Amino acid sequence: MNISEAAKRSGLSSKTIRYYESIGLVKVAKRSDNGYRDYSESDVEALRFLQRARATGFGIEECRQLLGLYDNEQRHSSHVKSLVLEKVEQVESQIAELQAMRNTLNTLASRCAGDEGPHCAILDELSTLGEEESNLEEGK
Amino acid sequence: MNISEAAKRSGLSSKTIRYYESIGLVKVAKRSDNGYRDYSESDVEALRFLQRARATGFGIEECRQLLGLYDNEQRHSSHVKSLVLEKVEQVESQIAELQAMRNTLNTLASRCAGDEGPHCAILDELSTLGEEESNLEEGK
DNA sequence: CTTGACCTTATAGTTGCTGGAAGCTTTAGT
DNA sequence: ACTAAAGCTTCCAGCAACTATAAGGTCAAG
Repeated sequence: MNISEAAKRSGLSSKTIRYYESIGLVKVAKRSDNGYRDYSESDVEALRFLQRARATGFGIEECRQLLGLYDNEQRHSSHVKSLVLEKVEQVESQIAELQAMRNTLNTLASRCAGDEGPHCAILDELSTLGEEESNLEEGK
Repeated sequence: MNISEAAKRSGLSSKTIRYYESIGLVKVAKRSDNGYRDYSESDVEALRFLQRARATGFGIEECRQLLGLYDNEQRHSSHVKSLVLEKVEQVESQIAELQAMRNTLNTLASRCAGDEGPHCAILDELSTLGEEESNLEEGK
């Protein structure tokens, strides 16, 4: 099958598939007589695997590791599990960071009148934030 | 003051300050006789403002808008507030995405024995995930 | 036989910096 | 006075993970 079919079935774009090939994440596709890439079912399976793994939050290099384990009959499932648990930690710290941002933003917004006038607590606080021991967090 | 002093006071790195100048986010710094950039207190104020805004989750282009409002005496605080509220929405949808990821990862991990054997539910599910109407979310 | 959809490669752009090289000036120590 | 270290300058490359664009070859339908 052509690349666009493989793209549709895997949930990746054609561009992304070519990109993955170029960085050696998937093996080089075989070519038809016309020079077009030609994919088999098992190629699509690998592409799907990658699509899932990326959507689940793994980076490219982590996907490379996962694919290596996927292909390795000698693997230990503990190894795979530890990759996943490590990723959970990373994702959780990202969440915490974003939540802190959201809280700061909400506090900023709540202090701003949001009217026609030029005075704006948001701008005031963005320029001084942190100077007087962050009254933002404590809601003073 | 020299760039490294401005960096220390603003919380940005010297590289970042030069970068902001190069993209026109801050005005071109005036130079001392030796060719070194020379910053005033008010330059540092703008840099601090940027540092805060970036840390609070605004992108470069959004910072440009905020700085424009900061410098504009004719602004309406409602305009600033709507930028902030829009950003809250963006941050919240990022959080939701990451939470979904974390849940998927946790479910994957819980199904994996994590032992010396090669069988691994994580790899199984990454390769088929979504095919049978996602048993992952429902914990079947 | 032409139109349009597909395929190919190669290159550049995205975001927000960071790192390094090469070459100034300034500063501190001997 | 000399030297070494630190700080400044510019410019170019690179990171992630693609996406976009250009310029061209191929294929199926009407």
